[in-house]
Amino acid sequence: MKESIAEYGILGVVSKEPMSGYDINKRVRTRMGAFWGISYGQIYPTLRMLEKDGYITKKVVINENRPNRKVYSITDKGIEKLQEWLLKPAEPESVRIEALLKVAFGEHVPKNAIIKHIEEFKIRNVSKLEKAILLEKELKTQLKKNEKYFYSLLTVLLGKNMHKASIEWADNAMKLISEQI
Amino acid sequence: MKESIAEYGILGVVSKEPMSGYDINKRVRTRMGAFWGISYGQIYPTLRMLEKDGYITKKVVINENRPNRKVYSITDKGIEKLQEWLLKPAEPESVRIEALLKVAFGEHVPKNAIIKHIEEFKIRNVSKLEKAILLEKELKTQLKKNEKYFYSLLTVLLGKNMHKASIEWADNAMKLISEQI
DNA sequence: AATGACATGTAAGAGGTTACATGATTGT
DNA sequence: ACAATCATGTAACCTCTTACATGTCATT
Repeated sequence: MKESIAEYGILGVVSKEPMSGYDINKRVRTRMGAFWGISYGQIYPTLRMLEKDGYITKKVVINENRPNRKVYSITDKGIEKLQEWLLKPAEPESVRIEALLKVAFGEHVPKNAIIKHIEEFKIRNVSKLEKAILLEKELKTQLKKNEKYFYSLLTVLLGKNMHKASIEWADNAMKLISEQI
Repeated sequence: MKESIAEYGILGVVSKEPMSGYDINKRVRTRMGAFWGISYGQIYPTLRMLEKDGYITKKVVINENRPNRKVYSITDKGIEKLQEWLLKPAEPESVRIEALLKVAFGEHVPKNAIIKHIEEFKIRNVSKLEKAILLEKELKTQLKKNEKYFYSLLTVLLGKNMHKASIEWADNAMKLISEQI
């Protein structure tokens, strides 16, 4: 592990508020799922490494009957590292939509099989859109007290746009397939 | 290598028309870039394996002064394998947009640094949208002769929707940032 | 003179996920 | 009774990318 996106993603999340590995996982899933993902298999080793290198510090919060929480906070050195990365150009985006790959080869199976993939794709996007709308409200409330979530709000807006675009496409695509003779 | 998406993606592409590894790379890049990607490091070994297992067959086309083209065609067994996969539910989509991760942590750097990321994100999407529109026309022309590209056309329409949504978001986001005090 | 298209291929490694281990507490 | 939440962590594995090797021909 040297320069993975995971490192900076974790650093950025911790820069907003001190958090445990468990919290980071949840935060990424609920707030950043539209453009990034991560798993425990990366979180815990990366936190250890970031701490070892002085980018974050650990504070143990004692828990009874369950593992102690290890709450990490970003250091000045960590902020600097994050800033350096933030100023570099971003890598190109990478998208993988298996459902679309199946649609692309749809001529080999009955129409209804492809419609089902599209319907399921739509359902996933409807659910993500609903979550994004709730999150938008939540962040707008938080924004009144603290400006720090302004940029998080912006990213939620992209999620909303993308999910809406996907849903509209799905409706249109299903219509086109059923009209096809 | 056992059940990777690459295997089925390659099988599907070859099912449309016989192709070489070089062609597959090009075809995926130009027609499927909005939802899937692949590299030579996967294409050539996967083709060899698919041939060994009888899902595709090879025909060598002699070339002078450059490596011979190895053109692969799908077999009946390959079609069956592809159909089986097409009938299974699709894996959830995975998206990685590094630019958005940088936007999310924008409070640590000057506004203009974030605007630059958004501008570049927009430029990439404008370029992809232009290509998608050209491709749409091309496929519509092909469709008149052969229905086989109907489903390819559908996937291009999703690309268009997504790129448009991204561009609209980018314009709005830049406006919101510059309005912010 | 340089770049990009044509055309194949491999080795090494980065980056990531999954499944497992452990176990109490809280909600349905 | 069952699932979800809380909370840490690791080992094995898999997938995929990158960089390299090799060389011609056509275009700018």
